[in-house]
Amino acid sequence: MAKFYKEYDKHLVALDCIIFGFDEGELKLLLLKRKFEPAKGEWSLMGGFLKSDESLDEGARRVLHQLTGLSDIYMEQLHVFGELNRDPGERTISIAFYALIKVDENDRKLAETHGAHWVSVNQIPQLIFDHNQMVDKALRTLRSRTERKPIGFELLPEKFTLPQLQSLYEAINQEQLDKRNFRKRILETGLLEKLDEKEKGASKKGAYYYMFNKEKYLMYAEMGFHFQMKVKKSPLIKITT
Amino acid sequence: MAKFYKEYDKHLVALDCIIFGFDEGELKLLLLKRKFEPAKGEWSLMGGFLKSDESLDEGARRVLHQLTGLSDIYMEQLHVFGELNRDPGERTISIAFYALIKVDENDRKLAETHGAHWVSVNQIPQLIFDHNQMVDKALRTLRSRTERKPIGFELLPEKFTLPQLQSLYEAINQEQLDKRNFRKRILETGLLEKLDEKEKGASKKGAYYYMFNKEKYLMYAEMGFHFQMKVKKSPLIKITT
DNA sequence: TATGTAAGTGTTCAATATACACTTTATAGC
DNA sequence: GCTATAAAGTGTATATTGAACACTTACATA
Repeated sequence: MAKFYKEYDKHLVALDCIIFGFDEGELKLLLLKRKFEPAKGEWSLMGGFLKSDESLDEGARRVLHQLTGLSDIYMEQLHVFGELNRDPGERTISIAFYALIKVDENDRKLAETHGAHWVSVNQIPQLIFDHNQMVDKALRTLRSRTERKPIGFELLPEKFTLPQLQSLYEAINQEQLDKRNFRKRILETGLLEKLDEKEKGASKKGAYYYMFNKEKYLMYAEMGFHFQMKVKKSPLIKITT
Repeated sequence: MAKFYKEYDKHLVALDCIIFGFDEGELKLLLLKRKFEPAKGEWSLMGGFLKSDESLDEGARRVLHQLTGLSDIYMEQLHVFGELNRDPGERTISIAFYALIKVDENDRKLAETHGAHWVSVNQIPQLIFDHNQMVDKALRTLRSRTERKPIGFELLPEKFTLPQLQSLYEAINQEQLDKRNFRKRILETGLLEKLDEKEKGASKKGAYYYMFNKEKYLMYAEMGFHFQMKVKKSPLIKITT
């Protein structure tokens, strides 16, 4: 291939992956301790450098796989971070990707053997470079996404209960929702199909399992929809002086 | 500065600018004929290469200024395009930015002397590489943006009339809105301040000028809001066979 | 001064969102 | 096996918001 652009600067391009999972009623983030200098040993997102023979998506998937063993994760672009001194090692621009995944036992082990850890988004430690800023942006994007697209398919197991789904929404948006209104709204979208089976163990009564209707889910994910509810009024707390 | 990342590939990073303006009741896009190989002479977005000593935003502004003379334009990141063969010249990843601007006489001349042209978004020619795809994405982003953020500040002159504002919304979303409902909704946001002055010339009666309340505008731009209206029912068209 | 053209204005009805509390179910402990 | 407990499940009345719809006003120009 002829080279037309000889005279222009070339740049290191990093790919950083922000992976959210939902576990134990909490929204979690996958982090690891950086294995090379600079900032070796500090908490970091999964990151690596783009190669010349791979597209951005391929690169991001490769980086994630190398660092955690996770494969077949669909990630979306979040933002490009390109301040001059964001990486003290060398001028690097970083393309941040994010994904939502359901964490199964297998993934959990894979991640662990690679030294990755799931951390609650409420307890994110200090990360290297501008990675905290990236996580911030990803969280804000994720929150606004819940209002415009269905969510859950990527974060919950195939069968899940309505209380689980509600607690997912509550964990992402950090707010309490009214049970009746939540059910009514989510059911009337037609996204969910009720199964004839109950979850046992989590409660005495047991909650019915549901599944997503895949076609409807994809349709809404494509076209967008609207899902916003007022936060449940918290019971008044009397402040005594 | 110590170099830690010697062994990694480096890449050409392009910055492409998608500039929307509103003029004569139409949403327009700024294009120019590419001045260098490959694809010299074909229609293109304003693009150039990132330099090592500038941030992404700085680079995008520089490119836009060099190619059109426009300055002080605030652009937002749209997306990164990084398919392997998107640029036949050489492997290049491109960060696309977009902006909305109000086109004044001065800008118009500046752009013209630089060989740039304002083209209606309804008549976009074939562009080089993946630039049509970039414009597509920018348009979709712009449309969804009208539902979540106030718009107009960047596209209209300081003083504008309600019919102008409505026609901006209609041009962006390519739909007709009901005059009374539009006015009611936009006025009750508190975003607008009515002036004691009428626009003359555009109509016999003349429409009152309004300005944006800058604080409210910034507040809503930051927090987001909701502005969505059903499209006006088009009068029935009888199809005779 | 008559005519034409776009600006401006309110109300009714329908749909949707919110607030709110008791009943049901099954387990586990006695 | 009876009882206590803890979470799941369910419906309605009211308030709010959104949509549909047509005539009057102001001014310029002929």
